[in-house]
Amino acid sequence: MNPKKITIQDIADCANVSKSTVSRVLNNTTPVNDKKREAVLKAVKDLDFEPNSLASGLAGGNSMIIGVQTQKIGSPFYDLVTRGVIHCLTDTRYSPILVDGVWDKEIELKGIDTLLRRQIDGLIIIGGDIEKEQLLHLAAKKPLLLVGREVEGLQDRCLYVDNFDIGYQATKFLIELGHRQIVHITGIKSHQDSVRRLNGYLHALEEAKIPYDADLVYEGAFDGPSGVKAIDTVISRGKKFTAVFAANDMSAFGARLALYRHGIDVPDEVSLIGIDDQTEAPYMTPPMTSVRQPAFQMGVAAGNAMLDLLMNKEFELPKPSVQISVRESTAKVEK
Amino acid sequence: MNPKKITIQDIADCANVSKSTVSRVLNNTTPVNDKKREAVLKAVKDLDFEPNSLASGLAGGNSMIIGVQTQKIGSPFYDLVTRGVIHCLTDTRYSPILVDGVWDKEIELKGIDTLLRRQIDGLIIIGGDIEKEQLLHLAAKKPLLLVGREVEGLQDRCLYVDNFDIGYQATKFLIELGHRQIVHITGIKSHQDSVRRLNGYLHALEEAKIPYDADLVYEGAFDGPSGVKAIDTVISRGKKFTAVFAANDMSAFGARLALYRHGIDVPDEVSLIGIDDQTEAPYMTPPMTSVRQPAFQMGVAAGNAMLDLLMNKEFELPKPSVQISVRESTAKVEK
DNA sequence: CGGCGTCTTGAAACCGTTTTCATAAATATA
DNA sequence: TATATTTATGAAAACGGTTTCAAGACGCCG
Repeated sequence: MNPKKITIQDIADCANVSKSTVSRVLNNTTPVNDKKREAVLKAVKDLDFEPNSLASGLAGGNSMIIGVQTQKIGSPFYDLVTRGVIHCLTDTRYSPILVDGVWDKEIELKGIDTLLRRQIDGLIIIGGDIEKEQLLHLAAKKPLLLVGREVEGLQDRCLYVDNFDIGYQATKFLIELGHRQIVHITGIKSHQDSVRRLNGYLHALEEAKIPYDADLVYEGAFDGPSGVKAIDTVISRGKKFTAVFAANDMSAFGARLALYRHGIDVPDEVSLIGIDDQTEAPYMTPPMTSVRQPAFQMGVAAGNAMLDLLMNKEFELPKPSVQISVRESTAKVEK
Repeated sequence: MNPKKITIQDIADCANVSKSTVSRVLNNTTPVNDKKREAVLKAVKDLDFEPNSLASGLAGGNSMIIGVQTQKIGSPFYDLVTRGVIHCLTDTRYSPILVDGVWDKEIELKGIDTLLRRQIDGLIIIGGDIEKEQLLHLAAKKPLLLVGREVEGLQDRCLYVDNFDIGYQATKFLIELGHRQIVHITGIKSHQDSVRRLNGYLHALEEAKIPYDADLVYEGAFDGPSGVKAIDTVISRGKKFTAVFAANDMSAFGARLALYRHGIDVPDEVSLIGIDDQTEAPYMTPPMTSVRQPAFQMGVAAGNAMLDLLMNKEFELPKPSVQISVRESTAKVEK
């Protein structure tokens, strides 16, 4: 299976120079006589030489690998960020290694360990539950960037959207359309994000002097089935409502289906807004209004920031702004 | 940033044994005196030692990395396969490195090169356009698995669904519901898959003695906008049709939206079937019928097969079966 | 023409492991 | 009890690069 590996030594022999010179030519680290340089280059071509990254990583001290930890592979938002990172790293000399933390502190730490063993040059953690102290400790030994988290003491390393604001804006948007009975389907309550979005919702209600009704809030799980269940439950509670704000698009899709089942028209009877602005949102019937998070761009930004960080360049993480993609699932409330 | 790396030598010193013994303890490769073993283990704990994978990869000859090449990160099917692979590798000693080939022969080869440089122990290529000869050549030097491709000479290394059959089954399903004017929105025509699905469609028509009408076929691009355009186009051609078979769910979603815009009821006036059975399909209104490809499971299967392959165990790739998730976007044709 | 700084180059040390090899100790065999 | 095996262990040689170091070649100046 392995015919025989060509090493830098073979090139050296073939080009009648020393290993050192070959290395120098390959990395452009020191000027080399043109004739020798070309001899080396020719030998590289002729022998079809591929440098061994493990060896150069070991010798040079940098693996050219960036560790990326995501959560529950398959979640629209986190996947999209991850894709952004990977996309950004393509065409650089760095490669990403992915680990999934599945929102479980212990597994996350194990994953980080794996990455550290692999001598990653930098680490991008997307979401997750790892404690502040551990992150600080980690940041002390590896270039670290956090996406979708806000950690005290690491502000300049955090790239996140203001989830409170997302919840607030979405709710306010509905209120301004005249809605006052607004169902909120929350995310998984152990996630910071869910709580912040809920708080944003509460704040918007308060600001509009709309009394809070616990029966209108349902604890979902960021997925379709919980969206369905949410609507079924609220209806079975005998509650009237004219709008639904779901903590992400998947649960909004679930809600959409449940409303359809109950023969409730969207948006004539009930308005519906989600979060994420997934690719599919514009293709719902009617096209669904959603709060857009620039997830992919955030991934790219994190990737670029990491590259800068690794080159000791100044960098600044953008503060992504939240926009509502207004479509046809939301409408003014009928009087 | 790097206080001081603990190496195997430090452990050896601390435990009063040689490096060799430490290595042996760590890898359980040779029996070691219990006392020494424990001394080593204690030292590892005390000093918080993390072995350097680059070094062990170099010395031991296996990097414990599996290269995964996917195409156009963000495509539902390919992403899902990739996720399956990654999921399967979690909790093994292997880590995945991802590269995106973006369906471009040259970029794909460059990506493979990167992976080879990194001394991957195995390679899983999902989709892509790399020529048969190159793949054979590749398979000769690295354990190789192909997902979503069928390559002569590497049959036992290929995991794919029969795309002809998918096209055939989907079309036949519609025909059996009584449809005879069936629009087909194809995928990107340079992809093998698209052509096979189209051929399956043609075959089903032929079998049912339905004359082929080129005006009912629209070349799409596996995405939402092309689905919309397809319907608009066919309608503008003045064509009557009672069913639409889209080459994937995203284009089916586009078609769904276009039908909605044109005030055409699904499924009363037009039936709609897609391929992929994306997470979102059951939440369309009405829930969409789709041909299910077990993409995630295929990824897992590929991962497992790779693990077997690496341990020189026998393995067999499943021949994934195609099922139609029948929902409410398809109905018997009205007489 | 001798001395000095610069530039190019090869030899050798190093990166942190694994693995081979030889040796010393322990056990089994005769 | 002497000899043949087996076992545990350390020293040293890989693995395939990068980087330090010193030396040789070269040009420049006085």
